[in-house]
Amino acid sequence: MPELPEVETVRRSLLPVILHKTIETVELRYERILQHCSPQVFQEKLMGNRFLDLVRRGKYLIFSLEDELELVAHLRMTGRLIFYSDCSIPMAKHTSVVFGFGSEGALRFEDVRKFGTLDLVKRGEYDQIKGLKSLGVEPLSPNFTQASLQALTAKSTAKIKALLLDQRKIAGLGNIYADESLFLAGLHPERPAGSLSDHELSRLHGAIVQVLQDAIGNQGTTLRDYRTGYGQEGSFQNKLQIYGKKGGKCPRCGVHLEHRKVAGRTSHFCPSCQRE
DNA sequence: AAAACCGCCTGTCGGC
DNA sequence: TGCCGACAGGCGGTTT
Repeated sequence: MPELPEVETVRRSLLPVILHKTIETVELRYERILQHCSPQVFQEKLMGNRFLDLVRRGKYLIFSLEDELELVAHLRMTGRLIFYSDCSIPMAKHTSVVFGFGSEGALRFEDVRKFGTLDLVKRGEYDQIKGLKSLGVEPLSPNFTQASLQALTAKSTAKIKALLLDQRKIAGLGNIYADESLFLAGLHPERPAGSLSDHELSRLHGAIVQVLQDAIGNQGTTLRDYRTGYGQEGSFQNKLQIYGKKGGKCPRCGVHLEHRKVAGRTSHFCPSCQRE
């Protein structure tokens, strides 16, 4: 579910309400959410600990704790991290973990499909978290430029959609924002990455930045499961141009949209505005 | 290097 | 109405 804009929205919404709060209780309701840590160690090290900061890398959320520990979360498809100021609110059916702050509320990890993950590591020690360790450039950082995109695509024979989804290249794009970026840039998802001209790379770079910023400004895209850290829906689903518009018409030229599997994912595009 | 599978889970939707 | 397969914001591992 959540891609960069959703994860960033969760980060911004959670940070002010969890900062400096002390974890008094850890209720582990789905043990397999832990990747490289035993339930015993997880509970022992977190109880009595405090949240000192919350940062994002790609689609990962990293909570800084005391004792130089970090809690690394990934929401995968249907994970939610929601702060409840009122602990008497009934538990959602698929609640994996509850971090209780006594009378100060609780942070709950809810996840219908249970693909979401948690890791507890020493600060910066990500050797076991391969996806985090090998993340590519942050697309909203100054490091992401037309030149850096050129360096990633040059000599690549991969389809551009597959490259955009590769977290080792660019961190944070998923199926929605890859399709939206390619539409905005007027590029077919199956174009070989290395075939893009300077002008096309410029358009793609601008499109990625614009789409991600616009989506963050709208608190992300709620198709079904995604919620902010306050449990609210985003609104960017109302601004999607192409994703999920099967059977619809191109908002730019009016022709019927097409969709096909690219890199194993359903991809939406306009056959007129995005030529092969 | 790249692409195609499978598995992990649960819920929803469309077709028959 | 009911059943059954396809599919869904992701990603790691294995095979081709």
